[in-house]
Parts: sequence; C-alpha cells; structure tokens
Amino acid sequence: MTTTEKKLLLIDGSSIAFRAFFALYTQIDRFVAPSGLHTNAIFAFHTMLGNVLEAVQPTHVLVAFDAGKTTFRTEMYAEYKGGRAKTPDEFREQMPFIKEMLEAQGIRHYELVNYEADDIIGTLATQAEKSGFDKITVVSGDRDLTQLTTEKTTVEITIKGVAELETYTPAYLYEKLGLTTEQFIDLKALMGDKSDNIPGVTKVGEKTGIKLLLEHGSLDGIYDHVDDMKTSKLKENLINDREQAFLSRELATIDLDSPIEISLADTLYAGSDYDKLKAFYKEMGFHKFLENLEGATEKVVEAIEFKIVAENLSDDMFHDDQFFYLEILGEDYHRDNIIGFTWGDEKQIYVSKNVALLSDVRFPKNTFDFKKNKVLLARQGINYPVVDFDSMLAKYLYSTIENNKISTIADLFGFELPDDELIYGKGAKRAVPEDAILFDHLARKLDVLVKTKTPLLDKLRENDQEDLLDRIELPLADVLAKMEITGIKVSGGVLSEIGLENEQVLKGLTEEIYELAGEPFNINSPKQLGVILFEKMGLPVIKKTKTGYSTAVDVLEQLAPQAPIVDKILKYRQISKIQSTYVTGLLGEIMSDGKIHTRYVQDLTQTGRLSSVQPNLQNIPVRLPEGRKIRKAFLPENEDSVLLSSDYSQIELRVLAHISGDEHLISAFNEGADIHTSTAMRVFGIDKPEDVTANDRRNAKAVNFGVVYGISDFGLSNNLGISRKAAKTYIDTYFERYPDIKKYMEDIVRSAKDTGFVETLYHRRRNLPDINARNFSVRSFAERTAINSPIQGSAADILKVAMINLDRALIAGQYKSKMLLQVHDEIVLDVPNDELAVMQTLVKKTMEEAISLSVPLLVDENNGKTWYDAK
DNA sequence: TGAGTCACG
DNA sequence: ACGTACGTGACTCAA
Repeated sequence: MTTTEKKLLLIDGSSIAFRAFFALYTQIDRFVAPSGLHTNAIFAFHTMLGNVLEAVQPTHVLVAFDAGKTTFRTEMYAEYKGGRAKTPDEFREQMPFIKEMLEAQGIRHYELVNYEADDIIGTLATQAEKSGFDKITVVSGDRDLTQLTTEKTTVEITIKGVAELETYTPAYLYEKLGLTTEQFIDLKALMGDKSDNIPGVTKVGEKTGIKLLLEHGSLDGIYDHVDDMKTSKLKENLINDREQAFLSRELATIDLDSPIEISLADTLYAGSDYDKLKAFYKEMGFHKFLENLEGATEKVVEAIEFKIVAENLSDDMFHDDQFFYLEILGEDYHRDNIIGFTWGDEKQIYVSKNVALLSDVRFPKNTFDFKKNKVLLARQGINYPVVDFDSMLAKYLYSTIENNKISTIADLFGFELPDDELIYGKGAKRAVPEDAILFDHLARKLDVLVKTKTPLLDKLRENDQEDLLDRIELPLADVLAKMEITGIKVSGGVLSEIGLENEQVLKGLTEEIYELAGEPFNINSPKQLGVILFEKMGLPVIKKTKTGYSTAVDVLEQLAPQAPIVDKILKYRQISKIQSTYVTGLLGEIMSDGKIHTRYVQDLTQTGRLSSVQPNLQNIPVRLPEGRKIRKAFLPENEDSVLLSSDYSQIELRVLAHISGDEHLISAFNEGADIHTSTAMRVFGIDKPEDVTANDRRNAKAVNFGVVYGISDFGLSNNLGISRKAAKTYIDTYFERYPDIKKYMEDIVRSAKDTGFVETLYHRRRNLPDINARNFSVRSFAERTAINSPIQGSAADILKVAMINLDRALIAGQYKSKMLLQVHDEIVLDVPNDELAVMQTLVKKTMEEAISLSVPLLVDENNGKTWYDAK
C-alpha cells in the first residue's frame, strides 16, 4: 500500500443513523446516558463507523445528512417520501449527538438545503473520481445508492442492523440482478419504491422490471418499443403510467452535480480529538469506549499533590470553604473503622490516617455524605455540626437515576477518578492498600469534590432545587444521623422466645407437609415445591414464572381448597419468613449496647423516600398477628419511657386532593369524612354513609389505592379479584365523579412527555426517559410513574419537613424525648413518661403543620411499653 | 448473582 | 393488541 493513495469514505448519515436506531431498538432501555438520553443509535453508529474506518483506512471522510423534509424532489412530486411514519422521539433526540460524535472523531459532516444525503454523496463521489482519488467507498442503509457504483466506487449497504455490510461493485450488481448501474435506476423507475412513495408503473415489480430491461436495454428503450408490444395488461399499464415512470426515474436518480459548498479538500481525515472524544464518551456513558481510548493512548495519569499529615494539626490548616471526608472500606459505618481522611481545597489537599488527630479538626463546611461522616465521628466521641454542602445529596437531587458515588460525580462532570473497587479490591480481597496508594486515592476524591461543587450547584439552581438541599436534605441528614446513633433497644430475649415457639410450629408443619406430599423435600425451594404440587399431586397450574411454576401466595390461596397441603405450606411460609428475617435476622443485628442501629439510605429511592438497611426497620411485620408479635421486642430506652408512634392518616390521598384541586376529594377531607366510605358513596351512588357496606368500602379503598399508583383496569381487577370489565366500570365512574383527578393525571403525563420529568411540591425531580417510549409497556410504566411520583414524593418531602421541625422543637424545648424510627408516614419516638403529655401535643401539631395544603393533615398517635403496644 | 417470595408504606 | 398496579430490603435456592 502506498502512502500517497487517496481513499474517500462517504457515509449516508441519515440512513445509517436510522438503521442504527432499530438495530439496537430491542435493547433501547440498556442504552441510556446519565442525562437520560437514549444512546442506542449513537452506540450502533459508533460501532459501524469504527468497523468501516478500520476496513477502509480512508484519507478523506464525509458523513452526509438529509437537510429536511422538503427537497427539489418534493418540488417535483409533492408526495415524495410522503406517508412516512413520524420518526420516534427517542431517535430524533440522538441526531445532534451523532453529529457531536463525528466532530470529536475529526470527521466532517454536511447537509445541504433542498438536497438529500444521496446527492451530496453522489456529487462528491463524482468529483473524487475526476480528481484522481484511487478508491471511493459509500456506506448507506439504502439500496438506491448502489446506482453510484463504478470501477472506483464501491457501495456498502448494511444488512441486518449495521454490523454486516454487503459490497456492491458493478460486477456484483450485474451478478445479482443482471443489470448495469444505469439499468438499476430504470428498474426503480418501473418498480417504484414504497418507502420513498415513488409510484413507478402499476403492477410492475422486480421480476417484470428486470425482464423488460433485459429485453429493451433501458427505460427509453422500453418506451421506444411499447407500441410494438402485443396487447396486454402490462402494455396498457406502461402506456398509462408513462409520465409517472419518467418522473419516477427523475426522483430515483441521484444528483451528481448538486450545488455543494464543501470541497474534497475539506473532507481530509485527520483523526479524532482525544479530549473531545473522551468528554463525549463520558457524556454518553460509553465506559468501554472510554477505557479503550485511554488504554490506547496510554495516557499518563496526572500526578496529584497533597500533604500527608502524621500528627499535629494546626488551625491554619482549616477553613470553612474546604471539603472534609472520612474513608471506610465498606458501607457499614456503624461498625467499620476509619481507614483515612482528607480535607482541603483547590490550593492544598491534606491526607491522614491518624484517627487520633480527628479531635483537633476544625470542620470545614463541605463534605460528601454528611450522615456517614457524622456517625463515624460520633463513634470517636466527636460532634460533627451540620455543614453547608453535601455533594452526595446534591448529586441525588440532580439525578436519581445513577448511584451517587464520588466516582459517579467525577464521571458526570468529566473528571477522572478510579473506582473504589480498583483501589481497594472487592469481596474477600477488599483491603486497605499501602499508604502511598490510599493517600493518593483520598486526595483524588477530595480534588473531585472540590472541582464538582460549582457545577453541581449550577445544576441545582437550574432546577430550582437549592432550597430542597439547604432546607430539607441537609438538615435531615443531621436528624437521621442522630436517630441512627441513638438506635432502638431490642430485646434478644423476647425474640428468642418467639423463635423457640416458631421452631416448634415449623417442625410440626414440616412433618405434616412431608406426610401429605408422601416424601421429604425442601419446602423453601419454589422449584421442588412446584414439582410436588403440580407434577406429583397434579394441581392445576394457575401462573407461571420465567423459570417454572409460580407458587406465590395468590396462587396457593386459590389452590388451598383443593388440597390440604397448600394451607400447611402457606402457614409454613409465613412462620419461616418471620423466623429467618425477623427472629434470626434481627437477633444478628443487635449490637453490644443492646440496640439496633439501622442505616437510613438517603440517596437511593426514585421518589424521595428513605430506605432502611442493615437491618430494614421499615418492614417490621404488623398486618398479621403472628408477625406483629415481633414488635414486642422493640423497647423504649428505659423503664421510665414509652414508645410514641405517630402516623399521617391518608397522606398520599390528601396530597392528591391538594395537587389535583379536586373539589369533591377536598371537601371530603375538609368534612373529616372516612375517605373510603366517601369514595364508595360517590362512585357507587350511595346516599347515606350507613348504607355503605363493608364490601363497598373495601372496593372503594382499592380504587383509591389504584388512583395513587396510576390506575389500570388490569391492576384493579387483579387486586379485587373481579373482571377487567367490572374494574373498568369502577375506574370510569370514578373519573366521572372526580373529574379533576382525571385532569391531573392527563396533565401530569402530558407535562412529563414535554419536559421529560415530574416534580414534587418541593421541586424534587424524577427524570422519566421512557415517557415517550415506543414500547407500550415501557411507556405505560413511565406514565404511571409520572402520576405516582409527585404524590409519593411530596408525601415523603412533608414527613422530612416534619422531622426537621420536630428535631428543632425538641432541641428548643430541651426535651429528653428522641426520634428513633421513620417508616414513610410514621415517626416513632422514645418519650420519658414525664414528657408524654407534652409530646403527644407537640409531635401531632408539628406533623400536622409541616405544610399547609388545601386539605388538613391528620395524625394518629399511639403509645406503649413496646412498639407492639404503640398501635 | 438472579429469581422468587414476602415483609412494610 | 400490547401486559401492569407505586416505592422499598432480606432471605433462600440454584446456578
């Protein structure tokens, strides 16, 4: 190969992008950038481009795009390319980024008003042939471009997605169709093209077209001899559609002399721009490409400067504007030990692993995960006062889709930070590295925190979320830290007692089940259970899962009347659940102080709720008496105090009443009516509350739940065990009687489709990248989410506000009462007996006044010597 | 590690 | 026709 060889690569960008989109369409949900943008077309386009560049090794490259709907062809024939389905939004939004990608790769792209990509390509290919290029390669998803093939020009057409290409040369075209390239255009004139809406000649398809062309040489040849043809329907059609045939030829012919303002010299390919491409890959979340890029260039990682502090802190090492961050190896900050810490700003970064120094730290006002840091310091006996900024929480508010690790924040804003796994290892291999590596990693983390504060704040400002961070999440982190540090006393003795009883019951049930089954098997294995029930015993299969028979509760409940074993299994499952998760599980979480210290995860849920882990104290049994007994183990701090449990009544429906403004729902709440009874009256047309039966109320309650979740007839019918049709009638009547609820749902979905997100009363945001998805079920899910998230999220916000206000009131009044738990709409406090009366008033009032809505908030309270008794 | 199941709001 | 209620976490089994 000589270096002087000139090779031009011309790509039909519009057609390749479209093919690329559908090539990975089934996996569209896997290709989502951090911003929520779909990237399937960008990704597939990138792959195709890489393959072609590798194969062709071009000296010059251009990607041509169609400029718009109207072209000189639509002037000739208004219906040209008419009747095409609207391009999907998920596709259109990717186009600008494909162009951005080309720019980063150092590839020119071009479009020309009134012309299609084909014409640009045809014109440049012709120019290149004349000006001494050695080889020209055209790539498209559109077979029409094969008309451009010559001795020097080959045309590559994508087949099946964009990974494989079919190479058209004049010889190949002849071999395949028996036609020359000129005849190929004439063939299209005769056949027409459904996708471009080119009419052609009636009833002439590929076979007839080829036959005619082989016989007469060309379209002109055909029409020169049309009068000599023997009478036939074909002859008649040819004559009738003569004008149309020639018009079709004109439409199908690529313009080889279009007025392009770009020259061959402009298409010189210099290779990609490393920094731009890197930034682009990050923006798209293309981690593999990023690694390859960085690996390929063997980029030297820039050194980072920091000062190691072994002992003696001085005041001049600290000021408020710095960040401060403590490192542990795992997630469990109640048990894991500090392995190092770092603080500093853009001028100076400090690192240390001398934990003894922490008592002399003058804490800066910025951190990452305040709550974790506060708990870790509290374990050293150090108080960490609330800060001004927490990068973890800021990132969570900005976007809930990804996790909120420092490395994720680095990625998001184009900075480098190795993942913790790379430095510390994972699983059994996780360990503290040697000092040099640890310190370097800590310094890099701090550096990222310093550099990303401003961009994070900018994002929050853009989204009007500064108050949400400053007035809710940050102060809440402090409240939660205190709750976690306090912990809740749990009696191991009570749990063990329940455990012993359960053991006996399980033992008995196991024997009975083996007896009824005729053999022993693992009752905990859905697979083995399925074999026993559905194969050995021949019970009817009601539902299947991906892997086999479903043995879920609703299925077993339906089977119960048919075989006595089923009830035993249900009972076994119930007790076994209590035993493993709540007896054994909780016993293992009681720490040496006799308490359980859960972790509230503040940066996880898509709606703004908290979650609780290690252990989860937000799902302690309550509905069934056997499980509810577990709550007898949850105790107040000492003999002289009680647990006070306060929960919002119907907070989600009240929020819905407020944001929808529905007058009927609002007045029901204002009148203090039982909301499900009230719904039953309106929907079922019952005049007096006393005429509402228990069943009516139950049905109305299910409808109310459904409304909050983004109702569907299927979901409701499933829940109520009624027909889909009956469920639909319920829903229709409901919407008729509560028109503003219907309107809220329509409005919020429409707004989500426009903006791509929904938000709560306090501007907490949830991005909904799937809201305009093509796939019905993917889209429907996003629509229900759009309805539910502002409701669930606003309710979560309100309880957070209440907790913050209550914390302040407790401090202001110097009370000894302490918040212990939060369960989504409930707060549990430890209250000394002598404060009970005042707390009953204070907690209720604080929760009810957390926010002023167009309906009152109502709080129910209970107290007792255990959590079981406080209900 | 993913699927199935089930505990909570 | 499509195939579902919204949000979580822990445990067990079976690869």
